[in-house]
Amino acid sequence: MAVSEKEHAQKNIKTFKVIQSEVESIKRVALSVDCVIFGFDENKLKVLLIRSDSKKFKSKWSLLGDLVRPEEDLDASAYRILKQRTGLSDVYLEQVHTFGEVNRHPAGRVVTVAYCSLINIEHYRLKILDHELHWHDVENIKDLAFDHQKIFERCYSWLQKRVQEHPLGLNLLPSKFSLRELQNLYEAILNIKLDRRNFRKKFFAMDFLVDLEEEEEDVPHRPGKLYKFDYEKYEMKKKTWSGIDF
Amino acid sequence: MAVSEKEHAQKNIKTFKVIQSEVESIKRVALSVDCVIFGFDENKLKVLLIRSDSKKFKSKWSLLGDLVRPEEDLDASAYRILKQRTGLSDVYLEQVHTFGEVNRHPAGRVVTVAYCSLINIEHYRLKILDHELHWHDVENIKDLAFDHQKIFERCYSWLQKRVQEHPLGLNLLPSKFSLRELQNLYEAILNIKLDRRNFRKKFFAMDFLVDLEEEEEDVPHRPGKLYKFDYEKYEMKKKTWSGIDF
DNA sequence: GCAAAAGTGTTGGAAATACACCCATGT
DNA sequence: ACATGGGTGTATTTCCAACACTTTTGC
Repeated sequence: MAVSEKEHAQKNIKTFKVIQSEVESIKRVALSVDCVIFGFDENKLKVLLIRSDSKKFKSKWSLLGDLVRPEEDLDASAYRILKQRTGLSDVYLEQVHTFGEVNRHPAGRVVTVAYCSLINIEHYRLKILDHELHWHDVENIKDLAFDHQKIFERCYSWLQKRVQEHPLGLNLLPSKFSLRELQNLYEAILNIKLDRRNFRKKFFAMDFLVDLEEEEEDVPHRPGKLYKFDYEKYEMKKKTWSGIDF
Repeated sequence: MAVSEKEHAQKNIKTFKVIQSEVESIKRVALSVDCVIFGFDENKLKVLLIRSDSKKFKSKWSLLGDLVRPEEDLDASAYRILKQRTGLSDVYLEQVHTFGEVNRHPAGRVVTVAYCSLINIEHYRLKILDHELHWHDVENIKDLAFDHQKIFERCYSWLQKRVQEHPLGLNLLPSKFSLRELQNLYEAILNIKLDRRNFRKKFFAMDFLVDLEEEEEDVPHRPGKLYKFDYEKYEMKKKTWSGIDF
């Protein structure tokens, strides 16, 4: 037994007891969640920011975050923050990355877990906007508080990559949408132009869009058909990977 | 001013001061890093595990982890753990996911950040294996301690996906390798069979392999040519994404 | 000379791209 | 009638998958 303990010590392998006492003692850090909340409106991809009130970062914008409570699951924290800010609870939310540099936050050692959420502004409009909270075009995001610029950029890249393999983007649209809106969304997220015929071909070939037999209204031109996304069918057919492609 | 504070309170938006006091007070958690260390040997993908010493999880295997120190960057923790266990410091290491359920660990509330590392066993052989540490075939990993099974599975999936878009896998091979070894590696990671001619075609077309003008030795058949990977050329040409592909 | 793996090309089908005209609606 | 975006098809090219025989080495 003593031998075992000694061996452990030599190799820096801690016994359960040692870990337990460390957990209970001083080796703790504050943990926060920061949410990068994307929305889509006026054919632009937007992100929801709040004005920071810290002295040093006065007048800078920051992400929506809060400390994780000691008795709260990490994912639950993210949902709580989102709910507090937007009133929405049935949203797309995914963990992206954890940022843990010692000096990343001026309030002390705070490790933060970044989550992305995609909300569709149709729902969000139901809520009242706080005057300290604003949607910003992702194109013009710069000089955020703390290390939030870095966090934002990582989440944005994550989103760009993700929407190409997974139809997440649809969480940003109203439940009924036209193909033009869908294409505008992809063009806004990826910041590229797409060929309209090929775009349609691609989506119809995927066969996840349901024709609602309805049309746009109040548009000053020929109205487009409206569709919804068939999540069930998507889950069934979901692509299984194979193929090397650097 | 009082109004502003009140508004904040109403909306659960905390002032910097409030956050600072929370960071310094009780709202802290223990934070750990767990490393999922992959290796490749005998044409099998392996993962390095240690025998857990906790009473409840006696005789189960677990990942290599430790608490993050209060004055240590998160990434630095992962490198430290790896160094302690394997003696290696120049390895591939990437953060994968953070696990933060309240009851995930019996020693108390411990949030853990999972890192994947890929080490090539040619280097690792230089170090002495601790008798509590072993390489396990990824095929037979089951019933790990705590929630380590879940962490492992997530990292394994991550690896499978990642090697298809990024030539990480090469970190698992010796610096000189034959195409057969490379193919075996991909087959082991992805758990599929690949066509030899198409595999070669693909890699040669990528043009990241440098022909060393050397051959295998001591093989009981026709020796294969040896190659190394040209990381610089890869960095130059690295693919920029575009295209929707669910 | 035999076993074992190395090395090598072609072909057919599928998917991606590029591209231009008519249609329905509101004003 | 005109301005605006909706809707559609085809030809070309590129990429991927399938597939079998000859070569080199060690024994």
